[in-house]
Amino acid sequence: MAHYKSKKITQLREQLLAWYDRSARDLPWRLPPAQGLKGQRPDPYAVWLSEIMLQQTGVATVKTYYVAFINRFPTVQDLAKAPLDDVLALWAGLGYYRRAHHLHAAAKDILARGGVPTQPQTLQKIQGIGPYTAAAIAAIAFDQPVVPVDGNVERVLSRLWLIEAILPAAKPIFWHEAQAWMSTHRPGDFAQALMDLGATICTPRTPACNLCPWQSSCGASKQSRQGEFPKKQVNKKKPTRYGTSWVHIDPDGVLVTKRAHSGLLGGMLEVPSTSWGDDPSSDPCLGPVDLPKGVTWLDGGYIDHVFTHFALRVRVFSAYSPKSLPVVGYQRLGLDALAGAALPSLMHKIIVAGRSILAAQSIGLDQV
DNA sequence: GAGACGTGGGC
DNA sequence: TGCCCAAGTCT
Repeated sequence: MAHYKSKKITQLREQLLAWYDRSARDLPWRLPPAQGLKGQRPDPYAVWLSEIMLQQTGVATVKTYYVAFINRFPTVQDLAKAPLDDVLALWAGLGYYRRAHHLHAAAKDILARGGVPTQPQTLQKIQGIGPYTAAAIAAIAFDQPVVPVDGNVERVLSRLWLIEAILPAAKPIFWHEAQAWMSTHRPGDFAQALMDLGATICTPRTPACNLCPWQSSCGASKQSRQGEFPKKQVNKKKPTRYGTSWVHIDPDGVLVTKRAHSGLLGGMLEVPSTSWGDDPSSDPCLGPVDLPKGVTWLDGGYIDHVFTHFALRVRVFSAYSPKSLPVVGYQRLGLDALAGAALPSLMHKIIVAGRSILAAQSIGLDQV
C-alpha cells in the first residue's frame, strides 16, 4: 500500500464515520452510533439473525420479518428449541429457504458453542455463515477489525478507486482492497457506514453523489462514469418451465403436502402439482394420481412466477367439495391458517388464484 | 468456476 | 414485459 493511499484512507474513514454519525439508518437490529460510542454493543443474536435475513434481500422486506421473528424467538435458545416448521412458517415469503434450515441448525450449534463466536474464522464454521456474514457479525457485534464485503462495498469501492476488475471473478481483489480499510477504530460502525452509503447514496442507478461524503475523492464521480461500476459479467437469460397445480378445498381447508427438505422451496408446503418441465404442452394428467375423485375441476388459467434461475408458468385447476375429503399423503390447511403457514409465495399465489375461480363461480361461497 | 437457490420492487 | 437489483452461501 502506497503511503499516500494509506494516509488518504485514514482521512476518508473519518469522513465516512462523521457522515454515519448524522445519517445512520434507524434499523430494528441496529444500535445507534451514539450508543456504540458510549461502549454499548448490539445483541450478537440480533446481528446474526439480521445478517442472514439480509443475504440477497432488501432492508425494506427484511424489517417486517425480522420484527416478527425476534418477537417469536427473542433468544437463540428460543430459536434452537423451536420446531423447524415454526421457523419455516415465519420465513415463508422471504425466499432462499435454505437460510431458514441453516438458521435453525446454527442456533443449536451456537448454543453448544456457548454463544455467537467472535472471530470470523470461527463464525464461518457455522451453517449459513460465509466470508461476508462472518466478517459482518465480527465487526458489528464484536467490533473486530475486519471489513465485510458485500454488493454495496463492491459498488462503493469500485467507483471510488475506479476498479475495473469484473465481478464475480474479481471478488478476491475487492476483498483485498477492502481490508486495506481495516482499523481498530470503530470497525462495526465503519462496516455499517459503508453499507449505508451504498444503500442510500452510492446506489446502483442515479447515485446521490451531491450528498456523498466522498464525492470530491470519487474517481467515477469525477469522470461521470458512476454507471460503469462495478463491472459485472452479464447475466444469462433464464429458461421458462411449465407445470400444473390443483387447488382442492373442502370444509377442512386446502389440500397441501410438504416438499422435500433439500432443493427448491425445501421443507415448505405445496398444493398437489406436477413436476416442472420444459414442455409447455405437457399433459397435466402426468400429475399426482391420488387427487380427490368425483369432483369437478375448474380451469383457473395460469399464473407466472420468476425464480432466480428459471421462470415458471403454472396452470391452475380448482375444485370444492362440501364434505371432508382426506387424501393419503396430504394434509388440510385451514383457510384461516394460510397467513401463518409455511407457504412459499408461489403457492400462496396459486391458492389465491384457485379460490378466486371458485368464488367467481359462486362455489362454496361461505367457505371459499 | 458455475449453477442452484426466492421474492418484490424499480424503471 | 423483461431485466436488474438486494447486507451471499453451498455444492
